Amino acid sequence: MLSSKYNPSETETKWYDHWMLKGYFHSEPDERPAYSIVIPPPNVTGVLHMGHMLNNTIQDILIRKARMEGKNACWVPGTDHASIATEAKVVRMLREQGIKKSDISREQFLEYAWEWKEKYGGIILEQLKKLGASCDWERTAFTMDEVRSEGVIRVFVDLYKKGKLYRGKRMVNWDPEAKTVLSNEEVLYGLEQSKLYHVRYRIEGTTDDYVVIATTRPETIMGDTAVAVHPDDPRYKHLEGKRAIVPIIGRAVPIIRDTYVDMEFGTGALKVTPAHDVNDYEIGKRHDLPAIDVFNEDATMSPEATVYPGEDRFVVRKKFTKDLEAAGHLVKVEEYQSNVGRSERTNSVVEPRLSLQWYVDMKAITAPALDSVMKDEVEFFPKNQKNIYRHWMENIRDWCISRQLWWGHRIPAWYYGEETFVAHTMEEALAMAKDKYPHVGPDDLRQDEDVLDTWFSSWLWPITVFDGFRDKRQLDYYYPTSVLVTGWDIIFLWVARMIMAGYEWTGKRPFDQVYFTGMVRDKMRRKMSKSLGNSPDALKLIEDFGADGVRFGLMSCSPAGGDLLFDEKLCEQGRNFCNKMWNALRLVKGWKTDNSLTIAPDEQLAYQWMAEKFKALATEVEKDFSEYRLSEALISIYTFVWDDFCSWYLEMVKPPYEGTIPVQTLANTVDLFSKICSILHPFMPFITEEIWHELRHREGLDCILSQYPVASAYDTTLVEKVEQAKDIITNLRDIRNKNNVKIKEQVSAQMVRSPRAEILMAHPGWKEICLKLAFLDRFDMVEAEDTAGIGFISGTEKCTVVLAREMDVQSQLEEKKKELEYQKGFTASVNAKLSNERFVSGAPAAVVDKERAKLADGLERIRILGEEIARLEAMQ
RNA sequence: GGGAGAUUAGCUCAGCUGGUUCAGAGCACCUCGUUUACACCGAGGGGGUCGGGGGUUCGAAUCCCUCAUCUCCCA
Repeated sequence: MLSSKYNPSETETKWYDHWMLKGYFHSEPDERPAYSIVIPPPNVTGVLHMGHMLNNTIQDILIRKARMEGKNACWVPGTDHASIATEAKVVRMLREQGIKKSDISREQFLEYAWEWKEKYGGIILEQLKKLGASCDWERTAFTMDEVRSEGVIRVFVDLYKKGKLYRGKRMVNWDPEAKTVLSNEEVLYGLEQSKLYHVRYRIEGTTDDYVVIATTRPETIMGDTAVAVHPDDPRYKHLEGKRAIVPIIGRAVPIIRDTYVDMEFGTGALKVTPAHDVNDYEIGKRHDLPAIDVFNEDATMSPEATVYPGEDRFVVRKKFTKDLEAAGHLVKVEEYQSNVGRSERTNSVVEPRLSLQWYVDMKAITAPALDSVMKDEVEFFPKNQKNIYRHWMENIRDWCISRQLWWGHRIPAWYYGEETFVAHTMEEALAMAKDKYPHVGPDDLRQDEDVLDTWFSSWLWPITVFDGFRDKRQLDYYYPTSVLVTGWDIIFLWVARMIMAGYEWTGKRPFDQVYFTGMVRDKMRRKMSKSLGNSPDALKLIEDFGADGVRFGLMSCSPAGGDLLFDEKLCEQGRNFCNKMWNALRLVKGWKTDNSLTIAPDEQLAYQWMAEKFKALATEVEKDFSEYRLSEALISIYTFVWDDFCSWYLEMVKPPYEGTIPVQTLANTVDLFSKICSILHPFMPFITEEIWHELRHREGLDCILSQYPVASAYDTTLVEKVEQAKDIITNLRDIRNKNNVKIKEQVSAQMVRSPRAEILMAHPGWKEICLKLAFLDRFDMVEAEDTAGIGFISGTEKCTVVLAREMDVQSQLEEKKKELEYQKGFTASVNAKLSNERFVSGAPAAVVDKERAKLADGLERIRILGEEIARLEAMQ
């Protein structure tokens, strides 16, 4: 005996284990067409959050559907090594053990890091299993494992040899706490309260002429190498060619003119510090100014600053301001809101810094990647991401790929004096060096201390997960992958770069299509984040609502690219849906068959109707899938199951209490229910597998491998007949409701003869369906309406219900008059169209015909209503 | 400052190439209901001049212009 509530937890483990045991998720190349997806590798430090759940549910849906369609489905899982995040975690862990990073060697540190990775790195993948993810776990990859690392090194060397990689001194985002460069994406900007200091610089050769500049960063004054004004600014015309004295420091710097200066801002005069501001750096280049770096790598003052060496920048800001004030240089201090960039990882204020880093020359590799997306060779869903992509690609800047960290792929560059040797191995580098300098030995070469940006390994992911650089066999079969599913927030960071890498090293796109998911936000539209604490515990959700329930919740409202406002209510709906199907199963399983019974006409009609409607459903679902409208597909299935199958079909064929059912009817029902399991399986894999097996013994055939229902033509005429029966039944139920007629109290109804009425009544089983679901004792075709009944119109058919009681003639009359008004208005508007010569001649024939039919129906309804009103008025 | 998108029922959103399957779905709401699968339920119902204004058209939620408000991306 099944419990009246569906219990997901047992079912989920049972079937996941079963699927694993059967090896359904594993794929090897064969003669079938491949359908492959590579997972966007989550950080090894990651734990499952809502974004992962959404993203991976979508991938699982696509891969399961492909598997059911007979394709060789391969979903490759894995993680990336998350350089900064992991290093930060390990450093913190060591600190808690009383170990300082600076006290141990690189090798020792890496040992700790690997240990940490082995221990915690797999957590997120285990969590994905709970969600039902059908990844090929035998292929689990890691960006720092042997195969992936080799690819990274190979690519670095290759790019260097092609001249698409260089080392240069540039302005970068520097995290002084992590002491590493950050990518633009790792810097989070926000408005912060700060101060604008007005400082006066004396003009050289005068004693009392000053120029006043405004700055938010007085601690960089020591690095000033110019003062800039706008060339058109009349206030500063007299300063042309003069020099200003940097206060306290005493250095004389030129007063230059540059259109970058905003005359409206501050005093219209700008101090220029080329070493510590991106814009100043550009100005410096234009005017050939020296750059004086006044900070150390931890943002304490450097010896070049000449004052406060070794003291922190923010401490110095205060101290130096006091000094300026004491020396009479501080004119005033204003409150000011400025846009401050902070490190995503350490939250420390990012310091623009001149530093020597490795860069990829992006312009050298973007062309095919841009082109392919514009031509839909790589197709984006939703389409509007194309514009964003193009804009970025056309304004691309070189990619800084070095990071001052230990955890990651160490840059394969060896230095000997001023010479650089880039090679796959130390030995190779040494050989290259010896070619030039025969006396060079292994100890003379110094390998670059830095590692590569994590994205420099993940941009190769679609190639390296198939070991594509060493062995083409897997690659040839699975690559290009079918689709990439990811959030739009990493379109530049990852998607664009993968496309570039794809063309650069395979000459092909890495994937046919990209499906961009939205961001999961909370009810208040805030992005879910750890710091806000607004992200629900993913595993707790699965515990509470079941994996299927959560998957339903996430999918039921996530249009492609649109943000998803998450609410637990959605998961609740998913759980309720599971329960609904579970109880439908209980009903069907409780039916006793009787071999002596043959299927009744109404049961036969009900089945045909469902079977036809299912074809319509499959057609719609297929269309939705082709446009990645997964949410729409799921809702269509949901409506079909709940409304059509449970509320109508099962009620149509359900035997009376203690009654029996023909074998064929049960078989038909099991057949429909099985098809439902198949079509729903990709979305809700666990419960469908469970019901699939509860319905009938399967001889080892599992739902996960059942054939996915395909689109086909369906009989609309038959469907419409039953839909009209439903309409009549609904009308009858409404009349019962309004007149307080108990469900058990049987009533009789009539339908006035018409060609359509004859067709309906003549269809075997049609009338019986009405009788059964509307609790009628009679439903006859009559020549004229019954004068004592309550009338209603279904389509153009006129029906009456005969009630053995008083009825409210007045309200009936009002209702009909209202309806008549509506119909008159309706026909009038249709008439207006049809009598318009330009419409009749201009609009397509099909549209005109449709209007004519609408008019005929409307007029028929008006005629019936007129009769009805006359009848009711006579009764008053 | 440059670009992209949005504004439809109380809430979250569908509505593809203009024409009653165009005003829809799910939650929420109201009424009724112990009809033995399910109250994580059943039956029925109310609710929007599709942000404002203008235009194109025989016809606009749908196309164009404009204004307002909001969001995001890039600087």
